[in-house]
Amino acid sequence: MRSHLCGDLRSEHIGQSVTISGWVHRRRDHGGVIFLDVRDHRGIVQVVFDPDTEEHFALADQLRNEYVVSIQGAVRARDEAAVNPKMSTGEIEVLGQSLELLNRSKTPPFQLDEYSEAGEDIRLRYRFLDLRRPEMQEKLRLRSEASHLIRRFLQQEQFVDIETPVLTKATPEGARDYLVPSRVHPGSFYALPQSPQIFKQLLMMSGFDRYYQIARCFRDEDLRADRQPEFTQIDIEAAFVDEASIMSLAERMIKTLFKALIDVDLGDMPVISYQEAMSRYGTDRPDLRLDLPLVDIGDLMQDVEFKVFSGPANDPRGRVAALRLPDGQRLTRKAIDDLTQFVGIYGAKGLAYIKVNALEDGIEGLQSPILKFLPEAVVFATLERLGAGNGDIVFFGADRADVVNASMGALRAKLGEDLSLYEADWAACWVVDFPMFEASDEGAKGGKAFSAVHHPFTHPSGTIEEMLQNPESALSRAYDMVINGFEVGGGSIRVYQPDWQQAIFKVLGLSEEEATEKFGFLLDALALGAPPHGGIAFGLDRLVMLLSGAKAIRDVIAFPKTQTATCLLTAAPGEVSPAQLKELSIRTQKT
RNA sequence: GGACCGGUAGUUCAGCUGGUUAGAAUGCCGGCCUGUCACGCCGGAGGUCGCGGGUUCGAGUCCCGUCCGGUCCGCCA
Repeated sequence: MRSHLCGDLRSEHIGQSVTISGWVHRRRDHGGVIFLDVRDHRGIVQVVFDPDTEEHFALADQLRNEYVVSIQGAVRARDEAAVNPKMSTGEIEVLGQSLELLNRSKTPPFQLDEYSEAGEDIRLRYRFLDLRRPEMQEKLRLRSEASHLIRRFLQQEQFVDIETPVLTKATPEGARDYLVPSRVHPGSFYALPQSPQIFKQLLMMSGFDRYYQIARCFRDEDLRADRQPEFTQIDIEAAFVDEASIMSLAERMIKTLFKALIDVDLGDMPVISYQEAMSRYGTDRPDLRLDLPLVDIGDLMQDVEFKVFSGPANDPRGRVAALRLPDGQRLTRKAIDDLTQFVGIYGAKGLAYIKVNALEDGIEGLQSPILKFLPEAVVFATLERLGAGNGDIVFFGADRADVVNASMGALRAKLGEDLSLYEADWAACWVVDFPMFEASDEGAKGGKAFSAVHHPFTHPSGTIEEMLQNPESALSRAYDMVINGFEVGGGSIRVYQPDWQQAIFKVLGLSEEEATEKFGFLLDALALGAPPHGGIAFGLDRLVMLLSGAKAIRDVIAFPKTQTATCLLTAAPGEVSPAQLKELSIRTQKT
């Protein structure tokens, strides 16, 4: 059916008779001569039909975009003036000698050329057409390359690819599960895995020593541009390891990937503590392409009369932080208003600022709605700490620490993006020393309730006694890899002793009975010779999104869901027949 | 659960403080054209203005509700 691929034809083929197959990308009919751009997955080549081939010329005249054709012809050089330097095949063309129409096409619902921009909904509705576009082909091919490289890398490192179940048991904590009703056990449900977490730990206990899997995971939570309800995880676990071994392996793997696929050298990844990340960047996934650190000024504000600042400054749960934007004078009043509204999304009640016009003029050289509330000495001490100079603007956040972190962290990221303040194209780092627990909003039985920040199988630092006495200050042996502000991977050293695991369940408020009921098999396994182990998981979709420069994770998934978790192509989820429901012992509630 | 942006021709969009027959580009259809490459020229067809209700003499435009797409907050161990 074909001897060559369209996009592969070059000058070296001149004089050869070739047969190509593909789609009519575009037709240019000049009356006496017809040009066809024929596209296959390798690229586009120009085919010329002239009236010498009467029958085939007539057929070429009837072709339309996206018709599927097979063409036999002779490769020939183009005249110098007719060479198209924009095409990889632009030095040659195929003189069409016979043309076979393999299939017609209705007029496509949107144009497939690189110039038209169809809306996202129609692209998803006709995803199979959207995926014909070279741009989309490139992204999915890059994804395939990434998977392949990862597999090769891990196989070389003696990791064993093992599949874990997709029909599994619901987990009590964490994200909402997707449930699958059991036909043979009326009223019982499988859950789709949020991650293969427990299975990969069990495989360590089985002595596989090094496991990996490129695993589909499911979470029934609301979507984002970088979050889909089903996603793919590069899941890795190894026995007899510590943090350093896993982190170094993961770092080598990711660096290999970036070097091989987009020729980027990620360099050594700095290791930042959670504390430092929150303090300097207001987030546990800092974008280190930017400087713009948050600077604590609570100590300077403790005694000022301005309650907006002195309140949080004297509250152990509060925070007063400032951010200096160099050359921030260029921000208009409107821009600052917009930023104020922006930080409001994160709960900030306002956005105070000081414009530094002329430091040499003292207080007169400053411009700010809050100057009248602050002693001059405090103002200048603040500006000095921030290193503020003429032309800068300083933004302030004062509130509960979590509000300041969220709003000022987001402000920092937004200023960086909007004003293109990046100092590098790529910045990767590790974040470590996460808290083991966080207080839940409501205590279950009156007392304080905790949930695991990472997951309940993460090994805490320190001793069991220290953890039980003071769960709030317990740290975990977890680590996240962050690239350009995206959490691309995270993992930890796991608990491998039953007493540790039971102690953690205790902090989480699980009774022994509950723990046995839900995780008895894990506790059994821990008690039957579990080796020390740990691992990490990377979001493949996010990695490919970064590697390909895509703005949304949808662009690197062949058939993604919309924000309401529907598939516009298949119209999933859909209703099922009463017979099916009855078989599954499911009644629907009519409201 | 919440905030915001969008929904007008096949597609991408314009449509002002409500006012004649709702426009543009592109695509589509027909005609012309032997060197184009997002070919060109001439002509033509193409609209439940997302849906429902309301205000008004009159609604694409204003109001209420609702659905869909997107961005975000919450959520995502």
